[in-house]
Amino acid sequence: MAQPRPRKPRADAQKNRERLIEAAKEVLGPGGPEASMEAVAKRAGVGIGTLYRHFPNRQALFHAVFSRELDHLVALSEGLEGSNDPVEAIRGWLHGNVAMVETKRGMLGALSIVITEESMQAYGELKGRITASVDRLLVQAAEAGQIREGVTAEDLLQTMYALCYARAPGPDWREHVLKMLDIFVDGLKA
Amino acid sequence: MAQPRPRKPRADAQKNRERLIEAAKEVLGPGGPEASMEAVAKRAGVGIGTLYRHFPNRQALFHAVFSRELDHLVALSEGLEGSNDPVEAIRGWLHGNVAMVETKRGMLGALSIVITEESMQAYGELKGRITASVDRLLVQAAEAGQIREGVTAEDLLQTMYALCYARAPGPDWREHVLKMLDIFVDGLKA
DNA sequence: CAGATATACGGAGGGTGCCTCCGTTTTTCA
DNA sequence: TGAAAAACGGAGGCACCCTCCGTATATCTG
Repeated sequence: MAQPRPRKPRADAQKNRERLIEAAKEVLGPGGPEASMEAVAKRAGVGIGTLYRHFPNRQALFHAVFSRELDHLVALSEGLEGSNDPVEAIRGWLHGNVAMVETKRGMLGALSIVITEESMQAYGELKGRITASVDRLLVQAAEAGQIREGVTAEDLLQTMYALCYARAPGPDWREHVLKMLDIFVDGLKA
Repeated sequence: MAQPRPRKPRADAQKNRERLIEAAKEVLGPGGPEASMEAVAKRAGVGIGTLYRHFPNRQALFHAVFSRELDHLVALSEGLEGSNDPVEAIRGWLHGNVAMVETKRGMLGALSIVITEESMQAYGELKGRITASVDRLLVQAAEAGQIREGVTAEDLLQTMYALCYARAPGPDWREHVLKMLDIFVDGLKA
């Protein structure tokens, strides 16, 4: 029971952790999720061992990076709640999401892992955060009788990331993804 | 100009090529596209060098395997041409496609490569084969005024594989994919 | 401030996978 | 039957993932 009063966490460790997340963003952004862990470590100016102490595997690193990006998406979704055109709110959120993905292409892989992998435990908390708000958007639209019942936030997220993921990056990437997404949203309508 | 009359291709080579494709199907099926080339070679009972002489890289092997599967899909599509409910024909083709993907989950990766990668040259011929027939389905539906204009076979393929790819395999995989696909098809309607 | 100790660092190295290269073996043909 | 062409197999180079542990550094205590 006697806690020997733990030490203050070391400053260098914290700084390195920060640097690693920053480096991961930069390397995973343009590159893609197949970028090597070594590249991230080098960019952060630390050894590979340090990377793996902070993040025991690739996914843990993605998790940390993604967790930060998520706040923007949650904010966007919350800002759209209570809109008087709920279907357009959903469309708006999806579009905003695509825009964000576009600037962080490398995140894409991380995102699709969030949704796809069986590691739902690890990502459960992240998913919960984003799902809660989007679900409210869906409920609003459904209660207004504007979209069909039985579509979940998870459905929406999965489909969106799937569409982002399907197309290779290119000049018309955004345009194309939005087009497919709009068709999907139209299909959602009651 | 004097062709020295080329030799007959060696029998063992041809047999090994066949074995490799068969092995690839078996290994890539249950496993997934991340299965190792070594595993394929071992299963085929040949050395890794032999594999790479026949198929210079992973993609070439996928190409060969996929090429065979494709015939079924083309046949399915052609069978649906001229249906008097063109939208349902499209939906039917998509459903049939999903059913096939389900039994060859490992192919999935290969399929998504076909659609996604920049290697459109390498896959151009394959894509052309499948695209031609599906495009006719789309044109029929569009001319009947039942679906919106400007949707291509490639759009459809991309979306379908994206949706298949988005969801991790599991008991409700098929059900879920079909649900999303149906929403999409509904959105397609004029 | 100096030692003691917990904490963190770095990178060598074990394991695996992709693919290449080339000495050896097999098949075809004359 | 014996070249010569064609194909085989797997060692090995390279890159990546991640682990392990000797070394270095920050924090705490007297």
